[in-house]
Amino acid sequence: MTRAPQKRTMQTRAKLLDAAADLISVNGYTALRVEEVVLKAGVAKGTFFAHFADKDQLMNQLIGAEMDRILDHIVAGPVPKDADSIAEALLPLAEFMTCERYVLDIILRYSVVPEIEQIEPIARNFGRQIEILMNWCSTSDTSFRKDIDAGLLAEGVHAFLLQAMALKFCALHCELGLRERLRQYLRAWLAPVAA
Amino acid sequence: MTRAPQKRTMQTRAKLLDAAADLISVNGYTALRVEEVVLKAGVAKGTFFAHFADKDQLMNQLIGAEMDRILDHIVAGPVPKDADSIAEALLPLAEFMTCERYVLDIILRYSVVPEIEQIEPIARNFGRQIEILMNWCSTSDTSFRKDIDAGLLAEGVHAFLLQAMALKFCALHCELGLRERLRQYLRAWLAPVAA
DNA sequence: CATAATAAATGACCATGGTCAATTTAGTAG
DNA sequence: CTACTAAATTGACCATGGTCATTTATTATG
Repeated sequence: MTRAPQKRTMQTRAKLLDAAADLISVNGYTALRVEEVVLKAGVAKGTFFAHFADKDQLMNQLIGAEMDRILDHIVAGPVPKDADSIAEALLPLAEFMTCERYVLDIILRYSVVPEIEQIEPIARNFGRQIEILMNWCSTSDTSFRKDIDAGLLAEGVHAFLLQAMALKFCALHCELGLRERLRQYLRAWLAPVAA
Repeated sequence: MTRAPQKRTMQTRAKLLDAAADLISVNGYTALRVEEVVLKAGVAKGTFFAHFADKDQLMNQLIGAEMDRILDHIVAGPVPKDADSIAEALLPLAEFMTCERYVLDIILRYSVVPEIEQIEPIARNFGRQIEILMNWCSTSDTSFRKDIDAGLLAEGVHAFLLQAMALKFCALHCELGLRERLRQYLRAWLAPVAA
């Protein structure tokens, strides 16, 4: 017979998340150590792994939550009507996702869902991103290409977003900044002049 | 005064690379342990790290070398003239890069060059990929769009290649296989019907 | 050839993520 | 209230990547 989870569980989990968030706000994501987290939270190491499968899952929660906050802010704003506006709207999200190389690595690793059952925060956020992009791409008063459907259009925007972010860490071809590169990509993808 | 490297150096390095390649051919990349490699190569653990900054650098060498072999084979073939042919030509490379989740993670992490000085194998291979794609995109007898230059066209193909590969590990939206997805992307990118 | 100088190799040791049998705590039934 | 059961917690221990002072091999020089 299974029993309902105790409220102690959520408290401990919250203590761990809070401790981790505090430490990250000081030293960043890359420098976080599980040891520090449990010390600050006042629990044993084993407890950490009773709440999170591994360190990456904690990161998944924290990074995913931050991405959700940023995305909430983005959808609260006006719907962008052209390529440059979409680039501009996505910029805060892109900036966060590339705030540390380690953060982008985690995001890339957990943006896909290996198992149908449980969708983790980052993967869920990616799903939201695609949906929002689809909405933007399918509003009628845009001048976007009509030869492909909104789903494909959205996937393309996303592919270029990732490409632009990856190149932010590249010492080669770094003449362009993230914003300008993303604009260039999205113009070419969303409103081609055609052959 | 600096002295020329001894030939012993290259021998030891070769022993390590051979041992690693052997082990990988049996158990795959993910399962490789540094301990196993030095045991099989008959050297001490410290020696490994005198030759490779870390385990990832060994992977960078081995995976990069394999990618180079595949790319050599691709360029030895005929130049693809349309989107579907490009997708088809890239497929062997994409298959290898996604042979294990771990392999794709390593490739994504080391495909960008953080420091100008030393370009590692995977990053160099990515550079080659872009150049080859540029050549394909700028051959005159294709029906590709002419509104953007070959460099941007190549970067886009690459962005879509990465997107298609990432989705290979995704349990969601997995109706399409890698080949079909890549075709769809490249058709839309290289030959848009325009608004 | 002897000796000094530098390169290469060694392995005990460390850092950090992760495991699990044993223990404590909270909820439940009588 | 007591005994019982499942959930939650603990911390010693393990796995694996990585470090570095010390030792050994190689090469240059008088």
